[in-house]
Amino acid sequence: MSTTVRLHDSMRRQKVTFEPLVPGKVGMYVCGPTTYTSAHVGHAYSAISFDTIRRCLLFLGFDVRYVRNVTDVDDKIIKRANEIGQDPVALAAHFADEYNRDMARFNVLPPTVEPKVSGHIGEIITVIEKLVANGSAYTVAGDVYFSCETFAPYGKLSGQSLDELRAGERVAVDERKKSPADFALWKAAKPGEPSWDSPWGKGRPGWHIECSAMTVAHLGETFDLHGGGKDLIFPHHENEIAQSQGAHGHDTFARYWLHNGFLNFEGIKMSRSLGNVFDCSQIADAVGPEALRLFCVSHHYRSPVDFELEETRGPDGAVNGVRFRSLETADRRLEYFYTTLLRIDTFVAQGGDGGAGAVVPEAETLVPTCREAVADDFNAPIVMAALGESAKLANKLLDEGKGVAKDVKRRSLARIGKDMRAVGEALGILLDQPERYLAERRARLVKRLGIDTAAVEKLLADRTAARAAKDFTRADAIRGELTAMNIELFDTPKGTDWRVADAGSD
RNA sequence: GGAGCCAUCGCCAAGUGGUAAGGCAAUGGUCUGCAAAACCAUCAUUCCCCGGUUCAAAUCCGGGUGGCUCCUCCA
Repeated sequence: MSTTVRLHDSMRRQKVTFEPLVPGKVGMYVCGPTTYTSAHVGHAYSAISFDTIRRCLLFLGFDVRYVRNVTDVDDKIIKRANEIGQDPVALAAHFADEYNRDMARFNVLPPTVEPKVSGHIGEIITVIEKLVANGSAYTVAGDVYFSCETFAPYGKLSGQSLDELRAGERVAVDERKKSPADFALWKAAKPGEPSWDSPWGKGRPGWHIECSAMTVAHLGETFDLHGGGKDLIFPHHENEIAQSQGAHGHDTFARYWLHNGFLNFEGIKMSRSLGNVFDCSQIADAVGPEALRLFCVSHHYRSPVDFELEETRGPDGAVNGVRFRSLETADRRLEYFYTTLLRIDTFVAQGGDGGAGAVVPEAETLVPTCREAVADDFNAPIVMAALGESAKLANKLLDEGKGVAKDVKRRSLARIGKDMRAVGEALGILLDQPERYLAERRARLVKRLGIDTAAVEKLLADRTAARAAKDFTRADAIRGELTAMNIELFDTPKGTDWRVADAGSD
C-alpha cells in the first residue's frame, strides 16, 4: 500500500493527504436514507457517489469498513405510517429493503454494516446519558436537548456562528429550549408514535443522535471518513460533531469529511414540492440502470450536476412523458464500451490470449493512470477518459494491428479486456456480460420506440435476398425503409445484424 | 441578514500557479456494392467581466456580473 491518497476535506476546506487511523484500513460512515417512501434518483446519485469512493479505496488496496445507516424512526415515517395505518418500523423496513434492491441495480455494493435506529436505542440512550451527566444536555418534561453553548467549536464545519443563525425565521422556536439552536436528543412519547423506555420516560430518539451512537458502535469514537450530501452539513453533521465530541471528550470525531454535490434539474434542486422527482425504476426502465451509474462517474462527486430533461409530446401535442437526454448519451457510451469488450472477448476466445510476454506499451497504462486519478480525490472523470483511450486502442488493434506481432496483439487485447474490467470495478461499471447488456439495450429500445421486430426481420430477409440477386436498388430501398423505423443495419461476414439507432443528443 | 458553492469549445465535463484531458455533436477521410460500426484527421492562442500579485494565472488576491445551495424535512 504505497499510493498516497489526497482528498478534499470539508472541515479543512482543502485537499489534504489521507492518513488512515490504521494503515491500509479505512473506517467509513455515510448517512443513509430515511426510508418512508421509494428512493428517487437523488438518493441513487448520492449512494453511487459514496459507493464509488468506497470502490476506489478498494481498488487502491484498502480494507474498507463501510457503515451506512438507515433511519427507521423519524417524523416523516411516523406521519406516513399513520396515514396508511401501518406500523412505522415495519413501513421503514419495507422501504429499506426496496432501497437496497434499487441500489443494487446501480451496482451499489451492500454496506459492511447497515445499522438501524430501532436496533440501537440502547446505544443512543448511553450517549445521551453521557451528555446529560457532563452538562452538555438538559431535560425538559421528558425531552432532552443538546445545549449548543456548551460546545465551543459549534459551527466549525458549516462556517455558521450561533449568533448569525436566523432562528425562528421559518419555523417557530420551541420556547422551552434554553437557546434557539439547541436540538432534541430525545423526544417524549406522544400518542400514535413508537416509543421506548428511557431514564427520561418513554420516548424516541431525535434525528441527529442516531449517527453519533452508530459511529461509536461500529467504527469507534474517532474514525476516518464521514460522508453525506452537502445539505447535511448543517445542521445534521454539525450536530453530530457536537454530540459525539461532547459525549466522548475527543477533539476529533470524523477525521475527514466528504460531501457530495447535488443532482439538479435545469439548475433547480429536485424536490417533491416542485414535482421533479423521478424514482429509480423510472430511470432504470428508460435508459438502463448502468447508464445512470456511468453518468454519475463521468462527473466529479463534489460538483453539482445538472440533469437534462426533455418533455415528450404525443400526436395531440400534450406532454406524455420525459426523456433523459444526458442518460441516453451515457447509454450510448456504454454500448461502445460493451461492443468493444465483446469484440475483445470473441477475439481472445477464438485464438487464445497469446500467453505470457510483452504487450504494446499503451496497453499497460490504464491501471496506473486509474490509480493515480482515483488517488487524487477520487477523480472518476479522468478514469473515464483513460477507459475511452483503452477501448480505442483495442478497436484499433482489432481492426488492423498493423506492424504488431500476432502474439503481442493477442496479449495486448487480452490485457486491455482484463484491465478495462478491473478499472470498471473501481467505478462500478462494465461489470455485466457484454452480450447481455447489448441484448437488454436492444430490447429496451425496441419497446420504447414501439418497433415491430417481426417486420424488421422480414425486411431483413427481403434485403438479404435482394443482395444475393445483386439487386442493390431494392436492397437500398429496404435499408431506407428500416432507417425510417430507426433501425440501422450492419453487414458482417456472418450475415446482417441490426441495432436500434437511438437519436443523438446535441 | 449570515454561511458557502459555481461560471472552461455548440452541448456535457476534467484541470486550482507552469503554458487548456475526455465525451457528445459537426466536418473531411479510410473501410464498405451502398451503409452502419470501428479507426484517422480537423474542431478553445483561450477559460464570465475589470483590475492586481508573479518570470509565469483558467488556477492566487480585490471588485463586479450571472446562477445555485444551506440557515426548515430534504440525498
